[in-house]
Amino acid sequence: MQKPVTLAPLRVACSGCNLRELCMPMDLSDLDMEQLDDLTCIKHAYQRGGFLYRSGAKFQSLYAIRTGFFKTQVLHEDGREQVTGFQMAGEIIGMDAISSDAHACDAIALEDSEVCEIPFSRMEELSRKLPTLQRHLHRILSREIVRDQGIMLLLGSMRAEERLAAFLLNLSQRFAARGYSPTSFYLRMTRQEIGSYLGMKLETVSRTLSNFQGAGLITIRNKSVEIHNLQKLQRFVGPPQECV
Amino acid sequence: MQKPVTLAPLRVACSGCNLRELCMPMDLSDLDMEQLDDLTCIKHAYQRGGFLYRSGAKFQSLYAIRTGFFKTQVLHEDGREQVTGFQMAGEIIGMDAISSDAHACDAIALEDSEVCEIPFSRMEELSRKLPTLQRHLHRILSREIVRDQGIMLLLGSMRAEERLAAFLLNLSQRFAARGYSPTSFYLRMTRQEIGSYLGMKLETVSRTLSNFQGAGLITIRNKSVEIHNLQKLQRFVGPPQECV
DNA sequence: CGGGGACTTGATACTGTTCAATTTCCGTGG
DNA sequence: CCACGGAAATTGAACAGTATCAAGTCCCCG
Repeated sequence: MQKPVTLAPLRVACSGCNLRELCMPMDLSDLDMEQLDDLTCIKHAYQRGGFLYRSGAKFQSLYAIRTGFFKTQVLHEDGREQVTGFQMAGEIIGMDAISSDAHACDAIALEDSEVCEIPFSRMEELSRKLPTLQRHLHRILSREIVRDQGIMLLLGSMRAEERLAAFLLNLSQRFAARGYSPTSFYLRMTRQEIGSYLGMKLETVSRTLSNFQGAGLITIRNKSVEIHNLQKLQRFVGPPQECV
Repeated sequence: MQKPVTLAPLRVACSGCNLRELCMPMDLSDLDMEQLDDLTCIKHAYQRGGFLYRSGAKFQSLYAIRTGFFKTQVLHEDGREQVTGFQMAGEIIGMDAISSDAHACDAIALEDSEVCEIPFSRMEELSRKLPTLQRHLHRILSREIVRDQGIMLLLGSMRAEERLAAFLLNLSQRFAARGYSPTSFYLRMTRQEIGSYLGMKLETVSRTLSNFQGAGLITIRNKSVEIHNLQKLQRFVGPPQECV
């Protein structure tokens, strides 16, 4: 984040990168698949610390993360910032911008990353022809709403311990879904960024992680996490009296 | 909420209630307008305390609130609840359900209300023919995402005073946009519900409102609020040192 | 190998919660 | 119409959970 450098993204024609993959969960006929191929998109590379987009920038495209890790954050006028999410490979980013034709948050690479740009007007066009694609787009947008509501629940009614346990479990699930270990992974973000996301100060994040380690739930060494007992951690996400 | 009664909603054929109004902010040709009339929807009435939909219910429709006031809430397994929003006339509700074909939260009337049911499959169908409607739907979905991000900012990085000031100002704006007084209105929700929404306890809500009153910013008598100085209240939403 | 940011840990302060006691309000029934 | 009863709201006092401030360590990058 301290790097003021935002390298112009590397533009590479990317024939293999099209909406097909976006639509993997969909039931598509071969015919539909052919049409999807019409919408090949452009691959971009970003260095760690680089901005995928900035708040206020004109909205053109959604982005599918191919590799890497991003954070999104909104800035308050007074300088306070709130991390609104961490996005990893396979996730779509930029949907906040549709409503006003301008991005409502910053998206910043937490490690060297590649994204596929999906021109939104073309996607809208194509989704008028392909009901399954249309449906899929709507699901993606709605899923983001549901995700945000989950974070509201977390921020609004959980204590620091619970928030952090929920956060680790969420990462665990998402890594597992991508074929990585659900119990051993690297945190791409700083304690400060975790804290911003979870509504707590970096010191509290650090202390709480140490507590988890002290309780034998995890081993944490800098940014590498090992979860020893997913069930026990799960039990933290709940009312205190039910905890061990 | 204590009323276990959920009256079957009154079904009324409603020729005047169609997507035209939904699309007011859009630029539509007369021809498009005619097509919109195809999608007349059904009006339903709900009593105070009635459920518009429950978490888990099968998703069929979005709902446009015609009159009245709703809250949406998500329930945690352990019984904790988080109010995720308060919706008033002119707003669309139910978008969280698209992602999984089932509602992800409860929607409950805070006063006697009327809604227009918009069958979503028909809306999708029509939006394939009308790009302006399609665009509008996408904007509505995206706006919800932006709204949620704003609440994350509020919950994650504001203090109780700031949250409540932001809440009152938000209501003020929305009432003003509907032609009501921005400085004098009724709260339809309880202190508990406000607290749940803002991530604080009802006692803290009560105390903070009393403090605002003590500072001459507002007059609050039960559920009626009068804001004496919008600018001063606005100044509360910011870093403490900049406050008077 | 040096320097600066990231992280950890401790002591203290403070915001907001919890528990409890009243008071106020509002819907209901006499 | 008024009186009653329960829910909602207010207020106080003690307490708990985080934040803040501060010091020191670790780690990574150049």
